[in-house]
Amino acid sequence: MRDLTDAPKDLNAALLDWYDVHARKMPWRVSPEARKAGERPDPYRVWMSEVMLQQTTVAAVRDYFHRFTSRWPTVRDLAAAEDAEVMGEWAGLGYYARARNLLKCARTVVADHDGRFPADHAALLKLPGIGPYTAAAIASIAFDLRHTVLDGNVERVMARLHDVHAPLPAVKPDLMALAEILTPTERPGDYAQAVMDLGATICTPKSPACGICPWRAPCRARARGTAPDLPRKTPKKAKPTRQGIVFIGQRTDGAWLLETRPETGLLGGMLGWPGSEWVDSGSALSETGAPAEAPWDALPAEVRHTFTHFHLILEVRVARLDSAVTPTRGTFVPAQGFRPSDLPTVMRKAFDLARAHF
DNA sequence: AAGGCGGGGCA
DNA sequence: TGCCCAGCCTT
Repeated sequence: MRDLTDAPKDLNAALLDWYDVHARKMPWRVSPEARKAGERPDPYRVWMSEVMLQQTTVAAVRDYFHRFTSRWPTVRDLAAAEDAEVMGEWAGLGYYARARNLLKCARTVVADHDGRFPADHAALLKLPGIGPYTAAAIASIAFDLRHTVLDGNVERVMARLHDVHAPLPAVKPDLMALAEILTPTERPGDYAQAVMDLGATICTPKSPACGICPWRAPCRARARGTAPDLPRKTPKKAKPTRQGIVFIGQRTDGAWLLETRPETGLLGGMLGWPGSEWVDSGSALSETGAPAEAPWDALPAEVRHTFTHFHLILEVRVARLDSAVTPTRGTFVPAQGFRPSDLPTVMRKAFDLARAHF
């Protein structure tokens, strides 16, 4: 019985042929002509894009990538940035530990690696915010080393190609083994991007375009009609709902009363409005958390927002603060120094609700 | 091994 | 409204 894994050369040749024609144009890639001339992409830009792309779509990343690389063109520029500048520029992209680790990583590369990303998978893996996927992506894409990327796209492609029905995440090591078999010695960087492009544009989660897939002939899920149902996943549990109160105060001189959240935990290191604890719906709403003595006015509407693992309903209270007031928490940010875009999305929603009041 | 950690797009 | 999805880190 001839197995798929006996013919990896035919498979990745077909994929690379497809990629040479259909590669997605992305800001962190070099043009096909430059690539044929032997030019490699800038490891700094590859790293930046891959960190932004963790759990995030290309469409959401594009503008952020342009802003970051324009403002900080090299890893040395980024390493020299202030924490608050980087966190503010990341605001709205989510998973804020990535931004904290981005800065840590840049500073480590400058301090320990002379400002150059190491062309070595194990060394990359030691850097903050770089896990198995990102290390393999940088090693292959930036340095053309033979490493296998296994992201959600590749998991899906492998599960379908081999018609694997066992559910994720338990089956992940098996999918990794299958992906490794197919990884070529020639052009491993292009191959890595090709598999991921295939997953993003052809082998999509719903209604895959099997008819135009370069792997339609060998694909076992296509033959059995199971492709749209793969990969299977173990069910996730329901999100609880929590509730809380935020206080949006503006001093008579226009300054806003804000606070920087603790480094760790939800929205860690981000700017936000002071407020109560967030408690499970059903338990009593805590009335604590007001950052200053003032006649707080409750807004008639509330903010609804969903995080990774819970829903949140936020009451918003607003007040004009006397210039003599001394806040018990937070600091005043002058009006001209405050950009709503520096806020994470839930805090920006609260501000959007409140700004009509001022 | 399991859980914390955003946000946008879609039906 | 609820469901989907492009990892890493901590415990």
